[in-house]
Amino acid sequence: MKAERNRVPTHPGSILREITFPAMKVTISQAAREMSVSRQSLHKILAGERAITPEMAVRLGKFCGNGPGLWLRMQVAHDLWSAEQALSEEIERIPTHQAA
Amino acid sequence: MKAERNRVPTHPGSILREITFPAMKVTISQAAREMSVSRQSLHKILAGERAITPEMAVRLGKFCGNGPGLWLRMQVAHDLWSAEQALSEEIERIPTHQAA
DNA sequence: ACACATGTAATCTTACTGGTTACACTTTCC
DNA sequence: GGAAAGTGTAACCAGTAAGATTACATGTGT
Repeated sequence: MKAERNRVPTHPGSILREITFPAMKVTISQAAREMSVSRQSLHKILAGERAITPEMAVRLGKFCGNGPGLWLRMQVAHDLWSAEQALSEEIERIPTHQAA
Repeated sequence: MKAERNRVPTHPGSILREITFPAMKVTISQAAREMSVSRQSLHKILAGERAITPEMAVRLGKFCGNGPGLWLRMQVAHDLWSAEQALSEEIERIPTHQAA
């Protein structure tokens, strides 16, 4: 992660915590066990303190039954927003080239 | 990256090397200078030895004039494919839950 | 009381990005 | 021929991040 500077109100983990897991009627501990990850790792994702890696997205996708793409796209959208904020001044100095 | 085990024929960097940069008529050194990254860093991306991070995608997006989304989506697709290969056996043991 | 879930913290390992420096090779231009 | 620039590699270092483990405090339900 990083993004301690500019917090976005909703991260992918909040969807898991507030919508997906309750709808599936599973606890965090149970989900962590069945996905073969530590409870603390999953906790940090739900708390928005850790990014969803491609490997974690694969696990979540299988566990939730919707495939890894959704979770990874949400994470990437967040990462991109974060990077654009952090580099907003620097990209102004990068010239844009046109294809010949 | 990682993905030294299962190499995918085309990585995002090969598009940059073989299509984008030639069409823009820029050298690798020139591109690196104008994007304020080291030539070696850019080289590793073009060689498929390093992933395109969100920050690098922002730089490439400004430099190439097409925005960061394209490069990041290509990278994520590659990362996801790689993760699914690496975890293919493990995800079989993860049960899929249905929403109640 | 007991078992379980949860939040949180500290520590350690592992891995990857990115910069820097350095070297060898090729191409191009004067 | 020689200088300059681009290129491919490699080694090294610093910073950052994920993930596991261990531990402790706190709830909650049986």
